[in-house]
Amino acid sequence: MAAKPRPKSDARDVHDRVSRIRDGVTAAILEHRLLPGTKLGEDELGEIYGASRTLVRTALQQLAHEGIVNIEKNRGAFVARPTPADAREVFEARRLIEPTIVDHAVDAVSPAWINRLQQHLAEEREAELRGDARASVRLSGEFHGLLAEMSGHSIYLGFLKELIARSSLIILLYRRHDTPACGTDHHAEIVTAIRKHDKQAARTQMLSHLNEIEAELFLKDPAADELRLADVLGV
Amino acid sequence: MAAKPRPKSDARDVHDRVSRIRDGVTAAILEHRLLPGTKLGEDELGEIYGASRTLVRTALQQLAHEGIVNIEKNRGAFVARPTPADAREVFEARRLIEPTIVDHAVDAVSPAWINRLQQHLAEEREAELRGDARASVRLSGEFHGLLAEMSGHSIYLGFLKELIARSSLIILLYRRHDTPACGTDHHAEIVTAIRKHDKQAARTQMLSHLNEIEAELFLKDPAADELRLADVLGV
DNA sequence: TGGGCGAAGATTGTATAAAGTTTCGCCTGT
DNA sequence: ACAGGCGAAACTTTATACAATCTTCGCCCA
Repeated sequence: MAAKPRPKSDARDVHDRVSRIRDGVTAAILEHRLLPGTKLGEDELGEIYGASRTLVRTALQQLAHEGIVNIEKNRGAFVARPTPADAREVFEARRLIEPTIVDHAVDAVSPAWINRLQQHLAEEREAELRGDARASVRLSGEFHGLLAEMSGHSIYLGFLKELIARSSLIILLYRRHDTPACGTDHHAEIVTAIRKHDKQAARTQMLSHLNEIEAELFLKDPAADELRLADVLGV
Repeated sequence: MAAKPRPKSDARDVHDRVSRIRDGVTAAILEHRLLPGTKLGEDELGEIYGASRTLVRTALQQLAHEGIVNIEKNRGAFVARPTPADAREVFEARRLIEPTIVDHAVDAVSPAWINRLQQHLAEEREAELRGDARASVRLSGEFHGLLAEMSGHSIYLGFLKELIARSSLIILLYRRHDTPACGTDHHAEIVTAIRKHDKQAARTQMLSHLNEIEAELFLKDPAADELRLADVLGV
């Protein structure tokens, strides 16, 4: 069968050029480099990634389905701007799903996984130590994704990937800047609980971690009349 | 602004022809008219819905993202064939999400909603009474979607739509035919609990309903050695 | 001077055509 | 008679061209 010995000359597109576009945009959003409302022009992205508009379009459609890109008819694609209501839904969903995920993670614990988790924690600490905010926020999200992978539950993994990407936008939009940083501690405590096979503690730690993240947010209610103006100007 | 007074001649597809294709295929799957493994050719669908392959392709990509269609490279799109492992994941996710949804449904209860639920129950009963299996299975799925709409939680609604469509395929593949039918009773009991604002009862009823559906399934374990052959032949 | 109308430019939506891959049938050789 | 390989047809994938739509800028009029 020969297993296709390099059928094309420049076929280094490991398994899809559209994946490269999608993952590239997702990473940029996770690192807070792409701001909500940013226009994602098809020609623009096509030139960046060396792809035709057809491929860019499919990538944008996938991102739209994940809720991190809005496609407006005859206007184009824009990085999503979650509303406070969206934010509350996202975090409620995370509070529901993630405790279950850590349950499964405890069941799947193994030396290899413990090792990978510890390594991730080290990366997080290092990024925060050198004040690399972009790497820090990306790694923080990836930690939750790692637990979802560890759970071995592909549906939860897909759901959570979506929720994490949205959370990144939400944190960027609504985080208050007067709060102390203590996220890494929580992650370490979760890993400790997992290592000790203590499901109850792991669930509790995860829940309080999520509650703390949400507590750091300032989700302005639609009751405030200044919101009217802010919404219009925010475009 | 004139609100576009019919700009095109055949533009009766108010906001998307791709939605028609997507919803059409989804409905066919929900009604067990499309069987797992069925090939969904682009030309074929394009002719059926009077659309070009470009639009068919976007619809198929959306369905693939929802997990009810598999797109194989250079082969085409096929109706998904969930594995027993997939089935267990789907129902675990439903057992997690749906009790929470009915919680929200109780909070959102109103005469209009009660009316709509009762009307739906009547439709279900009528379909089952006249032995219309297709309508019956479709309405049974739509009931759960209705509760998700009622919860007002758009994320849960999106997740559940996905899970319901997959469940339809799973039930088609793995349901044992030697079980009595009693699904409608459960639905009615759930509505009753919602109407009485009894969250605990509603959650319990929903959970036992889901457990019963899953109990009617025969999910052959990978332990059986005949599976090896069946997997290969099953393609 | 402010607002509204209109044309030019830019961008997206759709369709069609070219390119590459798989599959199936047929033929040849043993 | 059967296995293996060549070749054509069908399909998907990708790219490009055209059409429709929206935005923007300039001009005119009140």
